Amino acid sequence: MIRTRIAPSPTGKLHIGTARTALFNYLYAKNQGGTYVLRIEDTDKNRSTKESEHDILAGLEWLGIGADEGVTTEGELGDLGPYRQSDRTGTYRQYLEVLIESGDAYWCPTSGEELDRLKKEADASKQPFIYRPEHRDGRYEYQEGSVLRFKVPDEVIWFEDKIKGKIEFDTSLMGDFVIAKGWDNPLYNFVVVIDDELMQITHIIRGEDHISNTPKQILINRALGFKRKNFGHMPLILAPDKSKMSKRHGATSVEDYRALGYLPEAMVNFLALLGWNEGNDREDYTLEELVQKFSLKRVQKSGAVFNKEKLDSINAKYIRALPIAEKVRIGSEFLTHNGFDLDKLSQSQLEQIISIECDRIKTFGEIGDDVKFFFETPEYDGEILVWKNMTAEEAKASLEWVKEQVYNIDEDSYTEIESRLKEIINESDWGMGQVLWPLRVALSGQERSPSPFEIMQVLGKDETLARIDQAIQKLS
RNA sequence: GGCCAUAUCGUCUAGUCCGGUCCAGGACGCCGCCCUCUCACGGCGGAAACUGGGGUUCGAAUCCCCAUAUGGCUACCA
Repeated sequence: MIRTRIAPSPTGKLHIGTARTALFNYLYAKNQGGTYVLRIEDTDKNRSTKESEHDILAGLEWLGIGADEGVTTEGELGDLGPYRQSDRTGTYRQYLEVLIESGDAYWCPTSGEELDRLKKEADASKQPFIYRPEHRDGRYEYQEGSVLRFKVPDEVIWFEDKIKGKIEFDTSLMGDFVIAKGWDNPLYNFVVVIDDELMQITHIIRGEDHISNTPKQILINRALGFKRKNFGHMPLILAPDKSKMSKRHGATSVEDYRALGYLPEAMVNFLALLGWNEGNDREDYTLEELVQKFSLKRVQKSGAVFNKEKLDSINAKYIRALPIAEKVRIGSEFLTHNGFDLDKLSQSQLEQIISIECDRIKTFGEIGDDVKFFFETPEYDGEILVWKNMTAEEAKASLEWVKEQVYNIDEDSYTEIESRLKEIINESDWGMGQVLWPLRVALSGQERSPSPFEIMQVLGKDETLARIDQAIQKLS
């Protein structure tokens, strides 16, 4: 039975990179018929917050990759908990004792200041700093301020990474690292090993920034007599300048993208393609399809730049493919958020506006000023009513003519306004552009907008006529 | 500095394991054309890459070596 895990630290919002790591863990577990566990790594009490934890869980669930087991917004699931490290402090101590007993770990009283001094000394003489004190034989008992160090043996340690292939480390280049600050404050590299064992994790899929932690964890894992784990290290997501993604590069959290009007399905599709592909040209996948096709073998070995244009394009496709009810639901949310009073509209008007807009936007957040004219009479400069090399008089004449035509179309056939009006224009001496440009501007107040027919449909006959009148005034 | 990893269009990538079908394919972006009252959509077309140098071979994007570049790690954070 395959078991994977995502183990975020609640020290900030759900980062886009964490979301992708979670996704790959989810996909691998599901593809193998396994279980996907979520553990909260909050051993760093100073930086961990409940708000962050909630944001992370909610973000993951929004993406559709909430945990099978472990911490969820609904509480904890599963029998191998607790799944928050802050609730597990009791279980760690006994393993600390095991390591001290076996001589694999020892108390080190060396002060932080002393360590800093040694480090600077090594730096100055351009020597790598490898701390292995005389007292690594375990001559000291615990005392206030002591840290527990792991006694690193000299050997070449290697593992077969599921993504990167064989990776070797010479542990003689490694110092005796700290696994706990006193009895009650075990550190990351230690607790992770305990938790992964106790939660029966079989595959550890994480960012490649953890590669150098792996030999430490393998050492501890072995000293404790635990089962060997499988590792897979994913390439990082990079900013456009190829550096690590950070706040200064703009939106970096899933929450940011949700607020901007991206769809979870689009995010998942995009994130999956950032570092993985099936081996062909296919690019559109639902979560379920990704589960079917996913394989660690096809995960890329090098970092991937986060390409916002590509995300936008994928998101636009997903928006257009949404059923109308969904478009209305999400569109309404953003419209309201952007300050529009939806009570002014009938359900049918709302549906029309949103479905018109959904063909034109890349993110829901874009529904804003562009739709203002649907809600209120537009303000605009009369000059833009005049098309190409028409004169103002011609534009005015055109508007007067079209006003009459619209007036004569009765309410019952108003829904066929497009075909009716085109027919009438064709039979007249007017050209399409000569009629439709001034008309469209009269209705929208904009040089760029949806077609006049769509707008007329939404506005209704009376408002259409009123706006044409207003335009005629501007040209008088 | 040390250790580890990576290297195909601007970006995401196919092709690399099992060398010839690759004067390198797709997507995003960009440019042009078509559709068209405008914008957007859609359709068609275009420019655009094997990091460099050696080697192996009849033949290398693919195998080997070196160089270079880039990224990660180098905590009493995770």
